[in-house]
Amino acid sequence: MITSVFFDSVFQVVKLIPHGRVTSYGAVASYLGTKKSSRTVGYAMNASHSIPGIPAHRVVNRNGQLTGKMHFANPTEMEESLRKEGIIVENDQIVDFKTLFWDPSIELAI
DNA sequence: ACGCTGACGTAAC
DNA sequence: AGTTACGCCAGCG
Repeated sequence: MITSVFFDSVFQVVKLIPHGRVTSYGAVASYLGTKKSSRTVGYAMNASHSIPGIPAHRVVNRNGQLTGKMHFANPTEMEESLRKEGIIVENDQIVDFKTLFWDPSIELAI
């Protein structure tokens, strides 16, 4: 149930994240034009539980830390999903995060 | 109805 | 250079 365009926009971008890539809340927020609302982006992910097809595990904070893994059904699910896509996660942190980082404002470049 | 909190990030001190 | 405070939007107490 989408109640606001902001949430919808976030979901749209997250769904566009390529397989084996990750992005950050701030990147999505910046792409939407409101970089200060990065917090709300994370909150939108919380609402993504109701919407299938939202790879919330591919969205981490700007440090590449899996800060939101505890919000999944199982805390290990996020890490497992990332590893299955070829992303190495160590100590709740993505290895080579800057290399795997997928910036919508650059990749989509619109 | 009012206020606090929360998967973050940036600015200011 | 490290720490503290604030902004953002929506959900919940």
